[in-house]
Amino acid sequence: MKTLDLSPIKSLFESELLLEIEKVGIHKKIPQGELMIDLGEKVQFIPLIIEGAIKVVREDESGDELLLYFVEFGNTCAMTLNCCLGHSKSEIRALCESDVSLIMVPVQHMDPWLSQFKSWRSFVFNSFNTRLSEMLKAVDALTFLRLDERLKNYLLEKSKVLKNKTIHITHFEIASDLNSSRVVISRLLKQLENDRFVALGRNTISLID
Amino acid sequence: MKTLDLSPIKSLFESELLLEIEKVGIHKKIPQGELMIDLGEKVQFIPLIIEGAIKVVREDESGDELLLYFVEFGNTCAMTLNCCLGHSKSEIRALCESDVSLIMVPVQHMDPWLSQFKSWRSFVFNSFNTRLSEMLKAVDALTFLRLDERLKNYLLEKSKVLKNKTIHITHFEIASDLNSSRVVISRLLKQLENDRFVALGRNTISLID
DNA sequence: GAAACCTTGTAACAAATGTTACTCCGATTC
DNA sequence: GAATCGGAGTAACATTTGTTACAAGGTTTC
Repeated sequence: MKTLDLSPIKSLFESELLLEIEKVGIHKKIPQGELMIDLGEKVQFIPLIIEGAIKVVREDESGDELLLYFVEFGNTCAMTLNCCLGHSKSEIRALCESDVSLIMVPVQHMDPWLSQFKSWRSFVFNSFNTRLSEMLKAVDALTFLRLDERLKNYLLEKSKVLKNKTIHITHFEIASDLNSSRVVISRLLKQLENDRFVALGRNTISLID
Repeated sequence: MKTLDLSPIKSLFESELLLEIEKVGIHKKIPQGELMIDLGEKVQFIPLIIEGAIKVVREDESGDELLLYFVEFGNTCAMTLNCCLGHSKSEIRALCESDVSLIMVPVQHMDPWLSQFKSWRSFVFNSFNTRLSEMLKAVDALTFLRLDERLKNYLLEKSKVLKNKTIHITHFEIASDLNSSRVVISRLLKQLENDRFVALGRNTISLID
């Protein structure tokens, strides 16, 4: 049996719960770019994120995509909880935005822990809260912002999550995440370059300031 | 002390919990059109909806609005739970779409009930699930649908919630809910009339079939 | 019943975004 | 090093949505 390094999440949970997590949790590392959960998959584990960021994406029937939000340390994917509890299939796709380190807890512990551990309740509800807030943010952006503002936000968020002012990405990928088209994104990026918001290079975008 | 009629929610909760609800819950009737919770308000009660529908709306700084979803029987507003648990202020506005009958439970019972009653946990999580799904639906509509499709969905939803094929509403109100403008909605409604999807009258729209 | 107001219809125009097509350039492959 | 390919720049045009302006009927108010 592998021993888990629980130190990063020590402060989130009470000690008895940490013992439980140590007993049943499986530590996993997933490299950047890898698919974590796909649309329609059944979810058997609750992922507790230790390090890295996960990108959550929605897709419609015709294959068009939209980036919903990122999930980072100290949270779990509420859409996943959603699935665990409802025993339903995933409505989203989750990809590793960076190298991710996480602990996977089998779903059957979900409910017993909820009644036993206050810190687990807090954690779960905090995740739901964060997720609903992120969804609100997504709705706000789609409703009230024009594409250039959404693009700015996207670049800032991306830079924050990757902890780097320079982003390695193609215009096409951005277009996918924002459900737009490459030409439009190129056009807007050019504007942002003129406005001294970014510097453009091949496969790279650097935020200025 | 008023005795509550708990029969409508009997099937949702275990009997001990029903007793608790009877003890601490306050029955309330709110007429159509009334404001339930406004942006920035603190939430002191968890509303359990017995009858009627609540309309949940998002607003940005400049006063533009967007209808997020409706909440009906057997659910509670997860955004409210959100507030209860996070002790934060409401990020949304809730209005009574029809006459609403509900039971209000003071927030301090939230956490104890979660550890004691499995049916309460189910109820709360079910609400979160439903809410996240509704938010996903909202995002989907904003991202992947054009305004005419969104308008169709809006009319169908509205008709369903009000249990009536004929809707009493002005084009201006629709425009507010969809964050569009009156002229655009009139234009699209005219199209829908030509397509025999609706019949238009002053202050009324009737769905055909 | 006149005035004011609200609701709707419509046209002309403007802005935001999407699409198609073509080019150039650097990287990779053979 | 020639051929191929992927990424990006750009122009012309189409579509969707928003804006402004005005007219025509109902409704309400006085």
